[in-house]
Amino acid sequence: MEDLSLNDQEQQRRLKLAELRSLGINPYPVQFDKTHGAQDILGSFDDADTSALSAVRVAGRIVSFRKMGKASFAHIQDDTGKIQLYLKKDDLPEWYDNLRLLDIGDIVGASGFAFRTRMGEISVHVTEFTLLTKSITLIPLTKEETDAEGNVHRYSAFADKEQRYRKRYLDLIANPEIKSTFRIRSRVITGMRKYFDDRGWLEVETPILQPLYGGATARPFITHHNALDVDLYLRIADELYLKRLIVGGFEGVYEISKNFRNEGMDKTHNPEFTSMEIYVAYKDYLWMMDMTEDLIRTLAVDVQQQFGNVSKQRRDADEGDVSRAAIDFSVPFKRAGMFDLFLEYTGKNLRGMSREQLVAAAGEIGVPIDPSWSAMKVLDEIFSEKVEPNLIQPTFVMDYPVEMSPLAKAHRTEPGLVERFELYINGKEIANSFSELNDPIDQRERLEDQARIRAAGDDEAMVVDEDFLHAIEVGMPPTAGLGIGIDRLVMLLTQNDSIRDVLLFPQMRPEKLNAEG
RNA sequence: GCUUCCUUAGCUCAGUUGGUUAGAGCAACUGACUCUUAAUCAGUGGGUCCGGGGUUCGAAUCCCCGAGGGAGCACCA
Repeated sequence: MEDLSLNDQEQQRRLKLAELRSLGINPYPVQFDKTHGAQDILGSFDDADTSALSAVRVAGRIVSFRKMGKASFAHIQDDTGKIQLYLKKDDLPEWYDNLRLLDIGDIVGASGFAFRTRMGEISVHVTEFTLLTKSITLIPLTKEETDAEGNVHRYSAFADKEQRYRKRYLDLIANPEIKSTFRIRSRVITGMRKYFDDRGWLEVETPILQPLYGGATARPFITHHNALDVDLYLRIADELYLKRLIVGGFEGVYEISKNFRNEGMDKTHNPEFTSMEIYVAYKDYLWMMDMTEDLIRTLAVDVQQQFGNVSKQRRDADEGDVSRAAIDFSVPFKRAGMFDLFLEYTGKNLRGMSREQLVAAAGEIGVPIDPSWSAMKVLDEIFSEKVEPNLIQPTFVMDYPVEMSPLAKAHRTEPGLVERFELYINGKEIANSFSELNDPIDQRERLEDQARIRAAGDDEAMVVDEDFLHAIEVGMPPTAGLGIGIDRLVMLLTQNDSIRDVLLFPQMRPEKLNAEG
């Protein structure tokens, strides 16, 4: 009967499960009517008048249990928090002796009345008790202590990052404060959707499986469609499809889209990630800059109001990692030309410099350069090294070289530049926008340039999409486009340093069991 | 992809120059306890020391190969 692959505690729980069944107790009943969440009771309990909470029904997972002979205390955890149950033998004549068959991790329901214990904790005095789900494996729940300021100190907390990412359900149980990150994530996406919908722009869905990929410079994932016997690409961006819709006559479309890029993984890159792209006809990038500023401010203020000081809620933050800048969303965002920022932070005017001049300039300001790099790569490197780290408060970087932006419209007054901005906050890019290129001849030349770069060996350069070019030939009205990296925005608003902490299920290398050499 | 560090009980961790039977707290089990809260007290069980190979009288410990993870770098919006 005993399975030797189970440890003693797992065997113990299976024995308890069998005993519960033999006692006629269903360990997996079908439902339970809750009337209150833990927080509902804690938040509304009134010592002067307990009548409002004289009949409550709560349910949740047992996270601690203290048996003291003929009375016991347990904490249960639900989606709103934890609340203590007080179980007395006199009040639970049928159930009390069976409490020995329960374990930490089991899900239970209880009804009773709220009261304050002698030690001062608001609790539920249980008069009826139900097992809702027996847990037959171990959960890394540990003891914790709440100090006078309300900070929770968890002993031997479930801290193994690998296991927390791989088994997020355990992480959510053992470290429930991370739930706030995902609540904020949801709130941000919902808020963004509402912002756009309120302005009459249409949410659309475009193909994830694409015969050609485009809209960004990146390596794609390739998959295969059996019935058609063709390879398809997982989208790297949805830009080219959304522009087709503007051509088709929609005047404002947006998509919150999962994109896939077959590249390295690190603190800020996951193979699949979420971005939002929006295109609005008859507008330019200056209009889009105003809209972006208002949108980001709206979202940030909303998160602040709903969740308060986020960093304080996150108790899993590394203690040493404290140098977080306070971002002020209330003041107007700084706006500066890319080359003005170069001048500001390097003292050099890099505008119009040749590759050789840029390499020389990089040497003078101490930015290491690989001699094989293109002029744009050198420029990009100087920007990353010398400018980006300074862009802590929200800053719009405007007007990029045309070579860096094959889908952006030539600048109305500045030759060699395009009408493009990127929003940087806390040293990281949050948004990217341009006056969209709608000159079909110019667009074709830019994509053909990309194709030449690609033929020269850069497999991240764009491919020519003839159908997209045809759409632009049909005629796309003047249009402003914007892309926002949702994951990075959420990282910013939740003060997480790793993209893995804002993804419920970050990509992990598959575990190999019993690997043989 | 490169560098570096880590992997010991369900969880968090000790483990001496390489030395007997690998330890602790929590969790589990048995018992006591009808307002406890890291409950307390007494007792008990629990290990593929990440996997494989090697050195050695002897390996958790030293060496090699492999796996996974963290951090950094490179690549990259």
